[in-house]
Amino acid sequence: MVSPRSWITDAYEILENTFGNLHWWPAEGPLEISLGAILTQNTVWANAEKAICALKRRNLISVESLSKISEEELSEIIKPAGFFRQKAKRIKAFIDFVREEYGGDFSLMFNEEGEQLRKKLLAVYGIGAETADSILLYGGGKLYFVVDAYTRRILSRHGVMDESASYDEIQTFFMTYVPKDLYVYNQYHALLVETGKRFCRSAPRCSACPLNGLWCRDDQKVISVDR
DNA sequence: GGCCAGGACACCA
DNA sequence: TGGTGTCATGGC
Repeated sequence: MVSPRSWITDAYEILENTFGNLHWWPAEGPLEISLGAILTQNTVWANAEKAICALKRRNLISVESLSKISEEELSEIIKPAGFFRQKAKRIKAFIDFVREEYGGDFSLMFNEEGEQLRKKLLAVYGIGAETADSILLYGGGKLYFVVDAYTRRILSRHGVMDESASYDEIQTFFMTYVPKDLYVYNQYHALLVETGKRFCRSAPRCSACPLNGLWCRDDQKVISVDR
């Protein structure tokens, strides 16, 4: 039984010893990373990757070309990622945003102050908290911890936070206790996803989870954290 | 053949 | 503010 703060530190150490440096995000450049963040919404990465490869084959990984292609045509190309009509609409909305606000220049976009940019991203159709934070962290090198379904599941199954905890609560928890370091933010999220994929998809697999034995004290379960 | 995946949004009470 | 339905392909 450990405190939430110790759990965060110990879990990171155990997972890094287990998986090593995972070199995330599996995509190149801010646009490809942003597209990947949208395409992987509620979708396994392998399927999102197929859609990205299809875009690459057609030389569509550019703001210019994506702004020219029709939503219908785009949706056909990204079909393997699932929810293709929605995702085509979301990609178009994001591209319009980058063009209108920053003239299509990502370095200009990421030059903007973090909180201000995050608010703007959240206002774009189809970009919620996780997608925005993935773009900010992996695309822009900004210190925002990414919380996903695996993160939530792992915290809940190891008694750290309640299943019903909100995105902001979980993010605040990590951002309070995890060292403010880009490599660690990047790597920790990657480690949690890897753990989730391998051990936390269905109950039986959980018996082999490297985090077993690392339980948070019941009386110290995180309800809220002040940043 | 059924279940689920690295979410977000609309709609309803 | 919280709960529920919807979007869709592909792997196991």
